Amino acid sequence: MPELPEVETTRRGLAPLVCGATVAAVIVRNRALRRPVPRDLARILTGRRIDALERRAKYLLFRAGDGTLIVHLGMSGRLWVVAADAAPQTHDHLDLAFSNGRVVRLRDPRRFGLVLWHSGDPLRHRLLRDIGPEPLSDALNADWLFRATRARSGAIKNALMDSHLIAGVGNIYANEALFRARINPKLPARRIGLERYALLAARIRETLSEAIGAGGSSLRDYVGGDGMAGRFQNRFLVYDRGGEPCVNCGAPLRAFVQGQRSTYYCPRCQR
DNA sequence: CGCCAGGCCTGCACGC
DNA sequence: TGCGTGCAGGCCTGGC
Repeated sequence: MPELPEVETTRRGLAPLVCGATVAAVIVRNRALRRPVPRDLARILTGRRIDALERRAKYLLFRAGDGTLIVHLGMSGRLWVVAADAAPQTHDHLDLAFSNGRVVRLRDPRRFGLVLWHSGDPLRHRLLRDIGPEPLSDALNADWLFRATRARSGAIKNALMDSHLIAGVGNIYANEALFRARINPKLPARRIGLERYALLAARIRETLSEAIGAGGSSLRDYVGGDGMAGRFQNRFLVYDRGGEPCVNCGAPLRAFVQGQRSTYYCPRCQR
């Protein structure tokens, strides 16, 4: 499941290969993603040059002149470079062929992904404009988290997964960051003070940065087409470890469903 | 064979 | 009335 570190790894891998390149052809094999791929995407993109590849939350932004190709990988999407003559396989829904001979391919078995075109500033697109601060930027800090949670009655774990509060923190990293900050996922967000939010902001950034570093180590394989073999999953401290001993205190980790998502935590360390 | 995770948008219910 | 918030539903398929 691509979380923010995988999306950022994808961005870093693709950027040097597509920036400055011109789109020669667009092949859409299946338009039925979470929203239909625009019918006129090929007409719009062909002949355009990619100026930059950016990321906002988990959205990839291919800046191309006065518009932007916005791509979201959902939970099973992969975007990578294939050989120009590589035969498409099942779930390979879209190819972007560039005039430099490179082909960027989207594979998304569950089709929760998204491909759309936006003319004008993509940050003002309806899906992007109300997203909270980037977790790797200084905009994510104790002041913001504290202020933005005063009126919330819900648990901190659910708040962390609200994209309007913070961009791009998914279930795995919400679990991991809360463990590292020693905060109980059930704790109401409004009851957390400035100091603990400072710690949490630091741990969120730390966890995501480490994961990006680990994803970076498999960057070559990924872009080469071997799929996403990032190594950070070996470093999860609580995620998917219900019943296992806490690395910190040895107490058995607990698992439960919170806001329709699996939560894992240490009942002794996280208060 | 049937269930269900998973991101995240959408629509609805609710309280101030 | 309107707005922010919370909650549940829906989209899909691979893997158990």
